Amino acid sequence: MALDRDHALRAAAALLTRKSTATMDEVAKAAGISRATLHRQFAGRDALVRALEALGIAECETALEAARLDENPAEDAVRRLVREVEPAAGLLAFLYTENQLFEGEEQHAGWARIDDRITAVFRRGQQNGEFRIDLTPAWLTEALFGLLASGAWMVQSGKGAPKDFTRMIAELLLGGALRRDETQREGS
Amino acid sequence: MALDRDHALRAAAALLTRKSTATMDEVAKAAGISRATLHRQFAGRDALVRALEALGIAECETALEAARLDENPAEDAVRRLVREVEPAAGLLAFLYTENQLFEGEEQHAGWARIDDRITAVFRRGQQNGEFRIDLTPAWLTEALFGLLASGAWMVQSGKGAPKDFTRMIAELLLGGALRRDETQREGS
DNA sequence: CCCACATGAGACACTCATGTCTCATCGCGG
DNA sequence: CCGCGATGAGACATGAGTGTCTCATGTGGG
Repeated sequence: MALDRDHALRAAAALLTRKSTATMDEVAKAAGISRATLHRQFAGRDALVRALEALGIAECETALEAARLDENPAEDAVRRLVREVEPAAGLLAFLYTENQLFEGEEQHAGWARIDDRITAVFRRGQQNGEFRIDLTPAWLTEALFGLLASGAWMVQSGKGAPKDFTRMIAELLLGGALRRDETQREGS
Repeated sequence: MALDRDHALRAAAALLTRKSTATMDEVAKAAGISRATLHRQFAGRDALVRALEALGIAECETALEAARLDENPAEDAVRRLVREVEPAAGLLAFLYTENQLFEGEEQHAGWARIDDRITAVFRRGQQNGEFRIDLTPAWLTEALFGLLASGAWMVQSGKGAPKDFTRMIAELLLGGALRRDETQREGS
C-alpha cells in the first residue's frame, strides 16, 4: 500500500512537472490507477500537492547531504549541489511556481531549512574569499532555484539538451557570462 | 474607451502579477469597474491574458530599444537591458509561468523576435571576446528571464529590496558568484 | 472453498469561475 | 428636456473539477 502510494506520488510528480494544471483524473490515469484509489491515498488535490512538496523537500535534503556542502572549496560544493539536485529540478520548478500561489499561508518549514543550508554555503564562500561579497547569499540562493527552474523548462521545451543542464547552471551561477582572462578551470 | 481598456489592462497586470490565479471578479474590482464592463473590453479571461501578453511584448520591445543593444560593449548593453526591463519584470514573470501552461499552442511570435534580439547580444559578446563561449546564447537568454522572474518574486515576497534588483540580476548574469581577482568595474 | 479487503467504474451533488443576459441608472450631448 | 450610450448590478445557465458514495469485481489468505 505504501508502495502504491509512492508509485502514485512519483507518477504525479512526473506528470505535474510537465503539466502543472493536470486534473486528478489525469494524475490517476498517469499512475495507472482509478481516481477513487488516488483519492484513497491522497485526501484531495491539496493533500497531493503537499505530499509532492514533502517529496521535493526530501529529495532536496538528500541532494544536500550528497553534495557535502561543508567541504571546501565552496565553489566545488555548489557544483556538487547543482549536480545532485538536477534529477529533482523538474519537481522543484513545479513547487517553486506553486509556492507563488500560497499567498497568505506560510511555507513549509522544510524550505526554510534548505534555504538556510544553501545560503550558508554562499556565505562561507564569501568569507573564504572565494565568492564576491556584493551579491547577497539570499539572492544567490534564490537565483539558484530560478536557474534550476529555467533549466528544467528549457530542457522540457526542447530548447536545451539535458546533458548540458548541470554545467550551464553551475557555470552561469558561479562564473557568469563574462569571459575571465585568467585561466580558470575548464569544462567538467 | 481605449483609455478605459488600457486602465483595466494595467490594473489586471498589477493584480495578476501578484496573484496569478485572480478571477475576473477580482480583476474587475481591482480595476474599479464591474465584471460586465470588463467583459465588454476583453471577451474573456483568455483574451485578457492575450492582451497582457501583447502588453508584455510591447514593453519588452520598448526596453530593447532603450537598451541600445547593438552598441558595444555587449556587457553594457546587457546591463542597460536589465535596467530597462526591470519595470516589466513582474508582468514578465507572470507571462513566463503562464507560458509553461500553453502545452500545445505555439507561443506568440513576438517572443521569438525578442528572444532573437537578446540572443544576438550574447552571441555578439561571444564573438567580441567579451563573453565566454561555453554558455550558449540561448541559455543565457533563458537564464536572463529566469533571473528576472526570481528577482521579481523575491521583491514581491519581501526577501529582497527593489533597489538592488537591477544590480543583483545584472551582476550575477554577467559576473557570476565567483570573485574576480582582476579589478573589474565596481558598483554602478 | 470462502471471506475480507482493495480496487475500478461510475453516479451524484457541490463548488467555483466563466460567459451571457436583462434591466435600472447615470451622464452627456443634441 | 429628451434620448442615447455606457455602466453597474445582478440573475442565470453552463462547464469543469472535485469530493463522496455505492456497487460489482477480483484476488489472495485463512
